[in-house]
Amino acid sequence: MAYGYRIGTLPITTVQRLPSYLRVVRELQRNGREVVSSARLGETLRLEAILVRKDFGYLGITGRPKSGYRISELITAIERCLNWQRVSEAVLAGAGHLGMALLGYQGFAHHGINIAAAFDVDPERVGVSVKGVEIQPLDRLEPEIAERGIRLAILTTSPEAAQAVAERLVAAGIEGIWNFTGATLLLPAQVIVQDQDIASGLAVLSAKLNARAAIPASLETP
Amino acid sequence: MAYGYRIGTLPITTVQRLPSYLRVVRELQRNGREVVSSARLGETLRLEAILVRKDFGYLGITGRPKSGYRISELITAIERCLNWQRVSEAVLAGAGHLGMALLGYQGFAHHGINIAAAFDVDPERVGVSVKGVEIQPLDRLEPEIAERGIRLAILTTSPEAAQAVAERLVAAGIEGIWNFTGATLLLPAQVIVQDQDIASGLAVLSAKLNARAAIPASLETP
DNA sequence: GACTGTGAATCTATTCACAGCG
DNA sequence: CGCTGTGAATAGATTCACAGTC
Repeated sequence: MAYGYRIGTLPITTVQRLPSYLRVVRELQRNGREVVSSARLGETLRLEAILVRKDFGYLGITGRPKSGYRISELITAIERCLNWQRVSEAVLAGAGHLGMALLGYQGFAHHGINIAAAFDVDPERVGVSVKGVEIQPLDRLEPEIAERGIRLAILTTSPEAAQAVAERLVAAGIEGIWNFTGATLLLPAQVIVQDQDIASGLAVLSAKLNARAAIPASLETP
Repeated sequence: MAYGYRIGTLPITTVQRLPSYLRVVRELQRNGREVVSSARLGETLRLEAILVRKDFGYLGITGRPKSGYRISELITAIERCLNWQRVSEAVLAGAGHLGMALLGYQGFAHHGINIAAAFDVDPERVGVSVKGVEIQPLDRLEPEIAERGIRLAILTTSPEAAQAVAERLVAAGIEGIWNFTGATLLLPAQVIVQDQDIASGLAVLSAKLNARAAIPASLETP
């Protein structure tokens, strides 16, 4: 139940790899390539070729023996699966350091989203513009979401404020929350919450460094 | 081989959950609690209680029937596993939006690291100070790492610059790289690279929203 | 010959069932 | 009882072996 089921027919792990595939094949397309083999993709992304083929199989993409997979077909299928063909609008709640960084990030258009409005409680931040988006007071959250019909929110408040702001987002009609706060949100089941916890990545790195320091090099991977 | 093995005896998934456990039990400790049950922890973190017990079992922590796990023991064991008891120093390479956000983040001390020096190629950024850390030109990277004996680097350059900067970090003595660039780094096997790819989180969220929109609500989870 | 694609095998993670203990 | 902890069962992801196709 708590376990990460599938998304439609796709394993979650496959979906997680889609952006990497997309980045590489877009790059190949810019360089004029039209086909690519699973072996080549695996080499650039440090993945087993068979894993790449399985992933594409789940997507329903079929390649051709001898040549490989058609790049344009890959791009279309991945973008459709992620709904990244058209850019959808999102709101950003919490314009601290991280919120500002995400606002300033150029690449979201390639990832299917555009931050249409941003909000913060701090009066000092309200009125500041980043990339043409002006930070608004939190009272404007509900009307902006309603008027623009926005479904997706990026939550970058403090962990303390996260739950209360998330509830307002949901009440205003938001269906999906990309949660950077580290807080565990308690929301109705139909709201999709994706936790983006950078601490877990750091934990893995720390534990690996720690484990390696503790083991003499001669005993590694026996 | 490409599969995410274990770190020492711990499953990677267990290590990924450690920061969440740590955050909650520290909070409980501040509130004066001394013991906590797996059921209670699972409820606050939305995890099955049995999963919490399994994780603590891997850590070698043993609880007591009726009362639960001793909070001070949990904190000690988790911090030791991650080597977060003492704060280690790190360098940050690339002071764009994201780099600046990480520099400004208050909470790293609770995660065992302190950004001791930061670097960027852009002369406009050099000289700027954030939280007492002055951004230095890239030439200073090697001497700073050597003088301070730093082992850990946070890589927040552009994807294009990532490989070249990573090679310089490794040549200067860095043993672990926390890679935020999205680029796939090709480095000697003994260097530990942890990819922090936010696009994969967004992909999962996008695919879930997309899948739900495609399926009539009445057919969900049959 | 150079690739894809499928069904079985392996390996990992999670969950279940229930014994054990205060 | 109320909670931990273990060994077995299930579910999931990756890899293997090899047949199939251009």
